[in-house]
Amino acid sequence: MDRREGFYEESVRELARTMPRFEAEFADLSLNLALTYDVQHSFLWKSMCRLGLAKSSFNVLMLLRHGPEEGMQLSEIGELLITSRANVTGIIDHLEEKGHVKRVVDSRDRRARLARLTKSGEALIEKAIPLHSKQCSLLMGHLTPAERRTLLGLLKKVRRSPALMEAEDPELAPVGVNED
Amino acid sequence: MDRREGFYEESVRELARTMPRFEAEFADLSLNLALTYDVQHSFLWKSMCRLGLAKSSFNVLMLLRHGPEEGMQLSEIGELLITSRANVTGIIDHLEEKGHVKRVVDSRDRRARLARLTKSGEALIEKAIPLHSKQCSLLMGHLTPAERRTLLGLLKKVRRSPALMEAEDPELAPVGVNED
DNA sequence: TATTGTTATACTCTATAACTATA
DNA sequence: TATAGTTATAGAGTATAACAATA
Repeated sequence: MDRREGFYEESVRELARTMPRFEAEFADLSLNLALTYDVQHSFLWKSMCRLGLAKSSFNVLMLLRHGPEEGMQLSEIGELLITSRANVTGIIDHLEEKGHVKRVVDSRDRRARLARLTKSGEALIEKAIPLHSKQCSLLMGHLTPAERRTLLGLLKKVRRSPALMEAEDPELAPVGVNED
Repeated sequence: MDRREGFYEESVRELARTMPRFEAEFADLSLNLALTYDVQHSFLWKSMCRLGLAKSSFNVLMLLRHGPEEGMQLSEIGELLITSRANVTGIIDHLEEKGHVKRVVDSRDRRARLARLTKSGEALIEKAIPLHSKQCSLLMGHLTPAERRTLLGLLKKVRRSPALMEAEDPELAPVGVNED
């Protein structure tokens, strides 16, 4: 199916044989996480493109759908998408051009703008969600319920890695780069 | 830790309550795969940037290190990275400017060029691999050996989804987009 | 005619610095 | 002064079409 699979895994095995400090098991796991994400990503977003929705546009519409009626501040959207205010401006520009959101001044803080769904945006996201949901089911449906629960739990556990906790502590230097 | 986590999961739960056709369990699993990948991606590549290596550059150097002594055709590199020949040209340009690879004409097919590691490229990838390996261990080291085996197996199983097999068959239309 | 690589182009995503208007 | 948003810019990643050299 995917030529990468065999080539990469052989490469990892070769490294394990020839490089004493190389810990193959962890690299293999990390590689497989990336490959699996990549495969899911291509599969899920191909269909969204047909609705004219890029990933970030979909994500913003999802945020606004779930968020308060009056809209959400652009800075808050940035926090939830983990991207800068500067980039949120561009994403919202794009959605506004297409008529899916509008900017309104926040009455409680006149520095801020609220991004709010328009009727068109609401209609689009209501159409996109079932499609996205169906694609997720297609992709994961061959796992047993027990396997799905296990996978979910393990993915969450990876995110609770102590290494990530330390990295987020601003007092500490980024992990693993103090050896160059 | 990550504000997205709570917001997104609440959003998925709300969808499950209000949208009859929405299958929350699959969407949640898919969301968690994406979040976990994103977290790993940031963690792993931040340190590679310190070596002046972007992801695709690292990947190409890894391919060339494992590939045949004389180098690899650019089209083959494209296949293994799942990107177009046009984009491989740019990646190799970049690595060649930095002196890490060189292009040589393929003696067996004069249309083709082989990308080959230079001494500088070899030295760089030998330095990058232990760093990458160490970061992977840091990220995944808190999983038990059994958990790591289970996660690896489940990630592979996701990639063997019947939906992906069908999607790769050129005879069939892309899955799930025939309902608009 | 088909394939390898290149050029050109465009859109997405990410990242940073400088600027404005409000607070 | 600090924050919200904007503008400008730059690089990475992805995608497509047109073209030259070679098979």
